[in-house]
Amino acid sequence: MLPDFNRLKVFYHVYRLLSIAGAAGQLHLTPSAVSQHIQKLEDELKTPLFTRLPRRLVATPSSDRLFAILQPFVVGLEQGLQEIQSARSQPRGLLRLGAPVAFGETVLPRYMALYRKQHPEVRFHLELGHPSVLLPAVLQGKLDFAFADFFSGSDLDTAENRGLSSRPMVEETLILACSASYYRDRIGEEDLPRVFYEATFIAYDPFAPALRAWMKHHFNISRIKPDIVLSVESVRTVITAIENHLGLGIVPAHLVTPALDQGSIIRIESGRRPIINHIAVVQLANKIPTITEKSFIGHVEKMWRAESGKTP
Amino acid sequence: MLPDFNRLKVFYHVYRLLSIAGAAGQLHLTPSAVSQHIQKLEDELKTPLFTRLPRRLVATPSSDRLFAILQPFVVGLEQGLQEIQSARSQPRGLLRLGAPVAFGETVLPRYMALYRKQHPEVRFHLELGHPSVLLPAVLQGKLDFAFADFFSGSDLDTAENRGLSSRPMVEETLILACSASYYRDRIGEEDLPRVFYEATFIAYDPFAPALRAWMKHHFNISRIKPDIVLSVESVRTVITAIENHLGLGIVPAHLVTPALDQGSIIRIESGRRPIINHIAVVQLANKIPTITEKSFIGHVEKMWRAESGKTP
DNA sequence: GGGGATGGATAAGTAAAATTAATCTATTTT
DNA sequence: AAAATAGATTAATTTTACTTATCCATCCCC
Repeated sequence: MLPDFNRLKVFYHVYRLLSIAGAAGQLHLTPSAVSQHIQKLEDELKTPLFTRLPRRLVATPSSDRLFAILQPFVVGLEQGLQEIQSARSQPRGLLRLGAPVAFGETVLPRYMALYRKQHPEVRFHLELGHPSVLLPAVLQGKLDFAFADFFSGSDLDTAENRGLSSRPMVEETLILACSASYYRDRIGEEDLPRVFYEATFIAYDPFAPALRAWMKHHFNISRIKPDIVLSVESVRTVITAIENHLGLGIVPAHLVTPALDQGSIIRIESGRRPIINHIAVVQLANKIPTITEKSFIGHVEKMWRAESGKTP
Repeated sequence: MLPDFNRLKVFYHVYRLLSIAGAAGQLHLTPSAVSQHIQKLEDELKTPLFTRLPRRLVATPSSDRLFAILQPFVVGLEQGLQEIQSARSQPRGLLRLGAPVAFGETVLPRYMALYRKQHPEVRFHLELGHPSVLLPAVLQGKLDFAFADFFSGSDLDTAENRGLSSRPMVEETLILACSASYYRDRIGEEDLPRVFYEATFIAYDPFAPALRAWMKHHFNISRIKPDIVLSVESVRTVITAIENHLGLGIVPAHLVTPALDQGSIIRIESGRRPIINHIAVVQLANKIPTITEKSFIGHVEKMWRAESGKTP
């Protein structure tokens, strides 16, 4: 069993000064209290720590051994506490965060690089994946927070995810798109809702909930059975598939902006407002965010607004 | 200023278990007390350490950092305390001792080697020198104890050496000796006290207190002015000088036993009992000796008795 | 040397712990 | 759904630890 730690603290000061009165001063205690502490520590360890000479203490071998253990700890502790303190006023340290694969692979590294120019003492650990794996990680304290989209049916209000809170952060416009050549060959001037019954699709899930939601929103079609020629849980793969003329797919607009601009990818539109995928920041509900977290989340928000301003 | 160490101890247990109640059990405290400790620690460090979820705690980054400091310390402390404990029941660790040069150069290393066969966990630091340097070292706790001879006028009861206690340990017979060839040329069958007025001497001090004491004891001569051809504070040098026929010198018998046996060095004798040099163990008067000290001192005593039994 | 000063230990009063008991919330059980 | 359980916290009393005061020894200085 571990001894009383405060007695070790008292011992540390007494050993350094070889003086009860001196240690008492440093500890803001009375010599009496310090004397009692040392006596009880000697009792507990059943070994004398100091030989009492007139007006002087001499350390014993046990004492030397004990101090050798305490010395590096105290040094490390003072340092560590200072770092913890400084992390309250300025961002620093390791930030552990999670993000959807596409978001984490593309925009986040760029934001991180920019952020580190202002705060070089911040390091990142980024975990890519689904909310279904990221949220439990947040819940267990393995991640400080996670970006997550709740589009594809993930829900915060399940039993397992109790205790989490989310805040909308960035909004990505979801568009239905295909390659220019696919558009020319299969869509063209055809009647818009009709063509979907003949077209091929790339989806994220065999049941294609995102695609169905898009159809319902834009054309109020709910009972369509889209011809899904590829389903894959990867935005990048869907984009590549679109580029290779496999068919129509739902993608975040900001990931294909250049291709849209140069016309190699075509966006299918209806008159209605586009579907927005909200990416939210998820963290523990009761958690007091650190300055590092607040600062980086703010940075991401600002960056995103600046960039989506350029590509509306 | 360092924080309350007991709160750190409490934190250590809470972090490991992520449970107030669990930590309370390990610490033999109530959950209430543990909860109060953590709250006050968070207050003192001005940083939250745990995020409270229903029936569960989640560590914060500050918490991780703090634990990373505590973890190696606690491991080292448990180990160290066990070693300190085991040093109470069996000899172990570093023994720092002092000894007169001759004694430390010749017999002590042999005794140490033998001792370590029984107690391989004991290591030694040996400081050679005069009581005038060894005793202050003992007084300052730099040596656990010292062997010292009080023959040459060193005294325990001076102001500086207050606080020390000595215990007679080994006795060495001091003899007056010269080389066989010197004996043949300069002593021979001459009248014993008379010859000293003509002879040459090797001494440890220009005033030769040892030599004078020997004369007084054996022949009751007190006002002789011996012809000192070499004075040197080194027993080995005196022996070498004797071997090289420089004259007569006082040496411990046990250091020249082989030479005496084979007749290359001759011992001058009177009818009286030989002068005995008491080598004493000096340590702090109030000090409780460790088992290692007691054990090694006992070993030296035993060895010495065994060896001096062979050479009476 | 004697009187003051210094440093540590001890004995009896006060402040700060820990405990007990009660409260609150969420979860599991029936 | 109500009851029971588990875990953390809050409010009260008890126990522990700290302080003040006193004592004892040594050291220092005139």
